[in-house]
Amino acid sequence: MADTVHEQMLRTASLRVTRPRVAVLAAVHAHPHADTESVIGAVREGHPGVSHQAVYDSLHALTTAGLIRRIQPSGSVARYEARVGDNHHHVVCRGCGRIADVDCAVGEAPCLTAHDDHGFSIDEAEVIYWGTCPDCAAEPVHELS
Amino acid sequence: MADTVHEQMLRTASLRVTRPRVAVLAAVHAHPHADTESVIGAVREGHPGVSHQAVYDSLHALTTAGLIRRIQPSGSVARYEARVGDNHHHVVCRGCGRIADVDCAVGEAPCLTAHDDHGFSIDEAEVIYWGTCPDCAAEPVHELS
DNA sequence: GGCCTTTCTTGATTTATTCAAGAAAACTTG
DNA sequence: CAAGTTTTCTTGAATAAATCAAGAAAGGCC
Repeated sequence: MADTVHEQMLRTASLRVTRPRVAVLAAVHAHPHADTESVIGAVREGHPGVSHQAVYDSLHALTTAGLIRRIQPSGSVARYEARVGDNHHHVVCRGCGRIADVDCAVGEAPCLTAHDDHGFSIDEAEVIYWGTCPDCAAEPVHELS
Repeated sequence: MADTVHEQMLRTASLRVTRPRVAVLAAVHAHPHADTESVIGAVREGHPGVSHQAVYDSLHALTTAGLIRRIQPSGSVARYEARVGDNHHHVVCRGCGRIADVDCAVGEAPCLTAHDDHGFSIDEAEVIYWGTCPDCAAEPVHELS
């Protein structure tokens, strides 16, 4: 089984290896930036009986363990990706909501130094670039004439 | 009335001046980073009969007009602030959700240049710093013993 | 292999937000 | 300043994502 890789990741993170978790981890790897509903769909292709709650629980456990990352641009539902620990960011299309990965702008965690941190101890700088994707830029918006 | 300022802002933005809108605009000015429910509460202190839908509509109209800004950190409901057009960012406490303003890190829109923009035309870079606020850092988390 | 803990299933619930229809109010024009 | 047109507000229902809860099932350890 190709799943052995994912099982291994779970064990390494001291998480119990269960069918739903392996499937969720595989689904997030296969579909970057997928929302919960998509993950549920992908999981059920291989394992029809898995409950949505199991997926929610798995996503939460995997996120807490750092195996996946949760992102949630304004106005969107929660989405997940398997690319973690490399300080990359995201571009989000205002038109269609499409998300693409963007490597950190100036190299090594450039934004992590806030000018005045108000006494907060900061551990992460999350950057979301907002704009328009090529497709949405190409097609003129369908206005009611 | 001190509301004249806000009425003026609405007119300048070509928005109709209505009681709910003036009250919402004032509420967002008075309570930065307030969520919708708080805004509804603040509005109703002066105008008890205003419906929640009117507040939702007003917030949307004001946001579209650029008079207020909507922010929504992961896991939070929508929040609004009246400080617009100055490219400032936010620190969010992982413990209590508290939000504070942060001026742009390196000066003039430093993060606006993505390394590889995937063909997107980017118009805004939103930065959210995640960390722990002084209060939450001070009190050791209440664990179940 | 048995036991204890964690996780999954089932099903209901909450909460933020949106949708819809008619009434009311705001700007415009004569 | 009064009538008309359009927008916005009120009322009330609906939707969608996520969470809560109780018992059943499965995982890992001895």
